[in-house]
Amino acid sequence: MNAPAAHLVPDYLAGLNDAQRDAALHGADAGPLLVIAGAGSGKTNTLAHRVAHLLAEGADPAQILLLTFSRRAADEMIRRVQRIAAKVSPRHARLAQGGFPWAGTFHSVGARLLREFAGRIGVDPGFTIHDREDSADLINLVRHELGLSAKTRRFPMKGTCLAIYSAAVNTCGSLGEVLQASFPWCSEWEADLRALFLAYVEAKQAQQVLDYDDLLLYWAQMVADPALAREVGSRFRHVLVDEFQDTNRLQAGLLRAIKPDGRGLTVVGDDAQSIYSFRGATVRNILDFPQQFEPPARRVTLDRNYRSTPPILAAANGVIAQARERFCKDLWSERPSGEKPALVSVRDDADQAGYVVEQVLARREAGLRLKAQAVLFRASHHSVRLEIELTRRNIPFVKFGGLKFLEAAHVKDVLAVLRWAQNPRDRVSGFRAIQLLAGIGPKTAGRILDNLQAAAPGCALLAEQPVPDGARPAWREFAALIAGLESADTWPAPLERLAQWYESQMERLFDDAQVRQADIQQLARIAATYPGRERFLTELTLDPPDATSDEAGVPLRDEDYLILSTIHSAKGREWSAVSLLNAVDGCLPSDLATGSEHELEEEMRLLYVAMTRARDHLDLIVPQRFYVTGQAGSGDRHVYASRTRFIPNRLLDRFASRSWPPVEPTVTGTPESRQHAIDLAARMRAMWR
DNA sequence: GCTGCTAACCTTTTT
DNA sequence: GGTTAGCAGC
Repeated sequence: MNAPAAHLVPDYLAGLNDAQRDAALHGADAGPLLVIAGAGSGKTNTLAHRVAHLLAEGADPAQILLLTFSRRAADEMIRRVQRIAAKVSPRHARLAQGGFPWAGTFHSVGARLLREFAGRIGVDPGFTIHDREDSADLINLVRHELGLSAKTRRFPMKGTCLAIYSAAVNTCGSLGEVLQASFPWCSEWEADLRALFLAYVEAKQAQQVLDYDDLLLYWAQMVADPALAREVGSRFRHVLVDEFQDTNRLQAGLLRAIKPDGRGLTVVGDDAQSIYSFRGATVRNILDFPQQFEPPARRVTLDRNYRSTPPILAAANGVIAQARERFCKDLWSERPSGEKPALVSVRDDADQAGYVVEQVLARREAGLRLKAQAVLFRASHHSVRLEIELTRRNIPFVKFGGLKFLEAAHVKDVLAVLRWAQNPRDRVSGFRAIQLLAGIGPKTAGRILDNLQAAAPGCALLAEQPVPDGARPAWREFAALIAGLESADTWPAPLERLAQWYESQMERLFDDAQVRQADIQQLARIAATYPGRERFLTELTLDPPDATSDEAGVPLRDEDYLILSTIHSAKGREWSAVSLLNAVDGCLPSDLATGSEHELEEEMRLLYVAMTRARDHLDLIVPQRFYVTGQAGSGDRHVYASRTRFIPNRLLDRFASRSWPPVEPTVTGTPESRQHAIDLAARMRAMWR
């Protein structure tokens, strides 16, 4: 490592190690830079120092394009830049304080760019953004119109159709390739799907609607024009991308389009943590990055881990060493040694929940706050048993990942009305909104939308629309509400009026109106934090609040609570103690992802990501059997499980093995003892896996 | 034409 | 256990 002479290193970079400093100091106008940053190696900190250094060298925050995985990550980055900039000079502190207008996810930055360039690329600047469910609904509408739902053989469902479409867009692949690689059981429908997708695209365009993929696709298409590419490229002198291992071909392509020679381009990532290939992300982006440019990109590797104890790292390194292709880097740490990670054998789901609760409480007794502990799992539903147990014992928790606040039917209803008021051509929203009224169903709603489309723009005629007599008074009230929403009013007053109206409908729509009402009020509170309706709708779709507000209520901000999270949502975070649920084959790897070598490798990286979240304590829990619901024919049943195949016997000495509860002698002849016999059989098999 | 009922089917991870 | 399609009744 050629460390720069000490007297040349600015004070504000003094806290970095050599490799980190190397990355931070890489010339502002030099060629492309790839930073391979292992888990816990100070990646965010290094990137933040680099941004602060660019400011010190005279960069303007408005010229810095900072693409991170979530808006939360962007905010965190900016906070750190501001702190570092404060050490540079008061002037730089002020500069950073002004904020970074172009920091965010690919999707949110794309939305902003497209609104700005809309006029020049034939897009209406007032476009609406559809989330995944809205997109699926629109595809369903089109699917019906094309008569694809009434075939003798069953046509793929709306969600599958959208997934296929999205995979084709994000991988830049042909429909045939995508079908063959990921949806072989849908291959017979290729021609129909092609027709469906064309009609879907036309419908989106007619309705001034963009889906998630469009935000990237239009951006990519826009910069495929050389003049526009130069214009966008020159506006961003510096482009920095975090979590580059999780970008897809479309994203890599648009980066190349705006920075063809790679000058000013910095990407940071860890190939060992690539876990989003189901969304089209490809490890190839990061593995092949250096050779994309001439001369090739400079590569800096951060392999010193500041997070985990050596035994945890040794175990994680052992797991990831089984991967086939990667930039080789074994993480190392100088932290004092600690306990080995544990493989905890428990009987079933209920014992798993019991064990976790006991451990969490014991650690809290020992002085570790709940917030410093996390429970991770592969799939959102793996934690239901634990959630029940936590609720029963009155332990507050917040869950990340899985069903989002925005996916709840009642929240979608309110947003549909609001979006329809903003963009009357948005048919999915209108269709949903209109049918909220009693006595109005799909036929009436469809007719009303047709009428409105044929008439002059605006909803002046809304109240006059033909509805069944019984629904007329309610319809008048609704029309007045919509008219009120359109008038320029001070935000968030319109949403409050809408919430009030909706609450009067809820008793009829839901059995559990009480619970849902709290969500609507929550939505109103969230709305109040945005400056206006358009920003609210856009940013809510692109960066939804992560925790679901369940019946227990969201714990207060300053209260202590336990973190429950999917492994995917745990990306980039760390806790002192981590417990991983269901470290068994069938859950990790998920039995839905064992089809190909490629999928299995990703599941292995998921285990690696989960393990490297832990600083001091790590428990992998292995239930001997777990419950499976509703498999065709057999109904609910339990399945005997064995330890995840990613921890083979030769890695066992890197773990401490124990059972819980401590083994007690059992009376022979009870059903209990028969289970023990089968448990043993499962363990015998596991020895040879 | 709307609503409620039954039968069948699917079930991961996220912007 | 949740959602969707199709059918009968109002």
